[in-house]
Amino acid sequence: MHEFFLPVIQRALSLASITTDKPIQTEQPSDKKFGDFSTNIALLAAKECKRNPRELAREIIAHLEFPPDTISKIEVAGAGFINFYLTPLFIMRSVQQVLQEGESYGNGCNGKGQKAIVEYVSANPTGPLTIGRGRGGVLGDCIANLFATQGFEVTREYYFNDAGRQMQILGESVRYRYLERCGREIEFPATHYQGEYIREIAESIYNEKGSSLAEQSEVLIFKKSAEEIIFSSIRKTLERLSIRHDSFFNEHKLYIASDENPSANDAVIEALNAAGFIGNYDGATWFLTTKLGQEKDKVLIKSTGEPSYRLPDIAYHITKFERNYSMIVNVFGADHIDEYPDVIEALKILGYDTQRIKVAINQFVTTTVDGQTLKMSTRKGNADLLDDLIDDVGADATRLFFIMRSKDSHLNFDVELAKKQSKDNPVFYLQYAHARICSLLRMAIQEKEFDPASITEHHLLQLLDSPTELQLGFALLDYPDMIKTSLRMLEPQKMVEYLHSLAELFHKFYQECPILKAEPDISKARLFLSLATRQVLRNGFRILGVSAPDSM
RNA sequence: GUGCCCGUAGCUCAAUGGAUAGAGCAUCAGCCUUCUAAGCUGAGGGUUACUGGUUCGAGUCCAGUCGGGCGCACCA
Repeated sequence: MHEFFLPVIQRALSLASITTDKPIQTEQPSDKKFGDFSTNIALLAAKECKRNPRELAREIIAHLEFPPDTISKIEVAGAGFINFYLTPLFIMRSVQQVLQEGESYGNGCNGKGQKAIVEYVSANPTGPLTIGRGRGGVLGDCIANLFATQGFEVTREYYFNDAGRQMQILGESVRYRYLERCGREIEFPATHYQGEYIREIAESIYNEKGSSLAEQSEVLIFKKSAEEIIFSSIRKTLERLSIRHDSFFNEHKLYIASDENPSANDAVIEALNAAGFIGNYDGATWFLTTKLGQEKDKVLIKSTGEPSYRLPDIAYHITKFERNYSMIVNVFGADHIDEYPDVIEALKILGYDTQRIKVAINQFVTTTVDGQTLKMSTRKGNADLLDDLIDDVGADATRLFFIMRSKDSHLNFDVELAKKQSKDNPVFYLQYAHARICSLLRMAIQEKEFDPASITEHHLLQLLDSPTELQLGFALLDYPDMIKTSLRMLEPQKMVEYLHSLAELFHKFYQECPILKAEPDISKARLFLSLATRQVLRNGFRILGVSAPDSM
């Protein structure tokens, strides 16, 4: 709808010779008595023009030219707001539009011809996925879906490292448990992975090889099988939540040099050195971030000769630029908050357009059962597994709960609520609206010979004019703006909230307006309105990755 | 100590710098001989942690104070 008003207001401003560098904003007033849409442009422009805002607003109104039958009233209100009221005809014509566009309703073309990369999950294969990772995974998946609706060619990437020290410790952990399984006396180090899954991996190796590896002091074989087993378990968990990736980027690539070219890591060092940001002291190679006003320099190459995680991270991001992505989105948890500023700084120094990079950081998750907060303990590997949560509440609830709060807020995952089958549980509330419409349509098709595909009858929608019907119709035409807002803010939570209010409006409509029992033309019109509502619910569910059940 | 996030109804959370701060749960009062009551309608409930500032206008922006979370490795 914003696109509907924008050009008209722009034209009016220029006709009235009003110049302002403020962007034209439209919004939906909180109260319907202020219209369906309003703009504050007169308030914003008044200062620059040194004019009275209300007077300015009247002048703008005089130059507004809308297509016929779209706007029923325009008024100046308050300090200088311009409020617009849509005609019922306009609203219901837009509902016809929903039916015509179907699955593609809400899609845009701002991203056409552009590539976007969204990186999420990116857990190293050191253990099963935790609940915290799940939140980021679902967030990333939804953001990727949002980009796709705007025509971006989206790559969903998983970045991992199977070579570092943590993996070494993983291999050793498995070896210890294996030796234990073989009956050897061992002392399991406190620094190593305590999780039960380590025993399971050791067990499966033992089952396959017996004690033949007991004299093997090389951990490689233990590491390899651990990685394999863990990675497949991670992928299985992600699959349960319909979280997909189409690219797995192994950090190892960044270490490989060819005859002609240095490794990506070395290339970064060279380039930063040429820019004067590399220093060598204490036996290590440093990124001189103190030159940028930071308190400490950051190690890029440790005194052992191995790169620290920062170096490959920079090199990795360069590949994203080299792969020509115009939008680069990284999703990660609050514990990595300090990670990206250095990467951004380095990229800036190397001349990359860091404006293309967006970082979505999600805060932590705590789970509560019966009002009791469960303490998470990753080290012990208990009570924090994503798989257990999915077992408990199901995939739909898991996904929706992860994104129904703003990513900046700590998430309180109420396990009892997620299992409840009533309106308290937002998952059921949303899905119930969809199922209700399906049931209605089934009945209409069977008993009233209603034809959902009868496009020639869509104009019947224009018969509807009650406040409830118009409100529902109005909510439907708001959907495309909702997608854009969610995307701009990298915040699927907006979409959840919108769908919740849409479901609410539908339930109200269902309650107030007889559908099958109304006289034939009205009945059809209401069925079309229901059909359009179902379409928007479905489209929204698809972005959120929540299923749309036909019956419940 | 320091960087980031948060502090809004009893609870869980909303509110692109806009108009009288909104939902849900919980509490109370209503609505099923009628298309799914897994639903709907209504009521009560607030010094937006605190103090200043910027602005025509601040829950939102800035400074400070107090509380909570997460980081602050030659781990990733």
